[in-house]
Amino acid sequence: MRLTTKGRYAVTAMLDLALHADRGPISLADISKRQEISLSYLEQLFSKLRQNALVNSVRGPGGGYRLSRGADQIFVAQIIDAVNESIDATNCGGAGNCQKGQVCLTHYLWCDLSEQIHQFLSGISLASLVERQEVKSVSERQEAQDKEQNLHLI
Amino acid sequence: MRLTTKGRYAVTAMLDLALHADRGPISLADISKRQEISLSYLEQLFSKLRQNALVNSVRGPGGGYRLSRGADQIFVAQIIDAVNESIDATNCGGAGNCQKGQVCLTHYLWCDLSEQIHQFLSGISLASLVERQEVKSVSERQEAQDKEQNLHLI
DNA sequence: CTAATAGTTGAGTAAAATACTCAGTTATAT
DNA sequence: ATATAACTGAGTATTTTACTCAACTATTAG
Repeated sequence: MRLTTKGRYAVTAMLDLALHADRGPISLADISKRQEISLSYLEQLFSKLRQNALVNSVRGPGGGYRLSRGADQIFVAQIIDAVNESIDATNCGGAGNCQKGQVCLTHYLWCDLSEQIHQFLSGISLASLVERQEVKSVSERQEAQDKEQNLHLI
Repeated sequence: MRLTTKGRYAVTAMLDLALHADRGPISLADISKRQEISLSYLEQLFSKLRQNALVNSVRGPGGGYRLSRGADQIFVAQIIDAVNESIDATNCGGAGNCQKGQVCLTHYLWCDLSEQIHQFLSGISLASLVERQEVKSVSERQEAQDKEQNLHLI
């Protein structure tokens, strides 16, 4: 099953973008600090997110990334599909050649499951996550920690 | 996400048991041949399946494994839970200490997803899989191949 | 009784996937 | 000019997974 830290990081980073959409382009360095994801790793992920037209980039000082469209038009499934190959619970990658070129005993079960997961995550937009109370409070906590760190630097 | 070949093999092997329940105890060697799963690996898996009271074992010649109860009383989720630690889409394993001891931004999303998957697989019994036409036809194909191989041995 | 069968256990290993780093390049604002 | 920050590709360390091996125990058939 293709749902790993990579996909989770990507969704987290995209949600961070959605939460700070009003601040103009957000740099990966900022996301890296807030979400504790390695900058280099984020660069890799955003390369794919950009290829899949989920974000736009702005280069140079003050630059960063923006969502390519409204947070209500971006869905979790799209993000995971962008960084992983796909959400797929089968062993054969959906090809159906699991046993000597033919389908194995449980092939259709895993197909059904993949479909189920995909539908679930296709129904969840970034906007709907932003609205959630738990997300709001975690985000506020992160903002507070962010300011605190900045004070120490002065 | 904890859904790998291990869990898939376990479900496949259990389904094999369910399909051949009328033949008395089924040896791992038989399952190994039919489902093309390494015997040593099956031994590992069945150790856990036995610990979780999903199968009973019969030692000695003519021995093997049997489902511990009716195929309508064993569900896919139970099998996967038995061999993997659990079906869990979070990074923290559900602990909620994903970011500096507190929950990360997307923690609840992954919790919801885990719940979703678990419910789906909890609703699918081995009996319901046995009834499926696709499973029947794959099983018949396997039986045919089995007989063919035995002929060659004589 | 003894030989063969088949489950039981634990330790160990090879391969693959994952997560992550590094070193550079390019574009742009100030 | 210079600093910033996106972009790219190659490379590596770690972890997980899948699998093997070797020994042991219980049971049954002959």
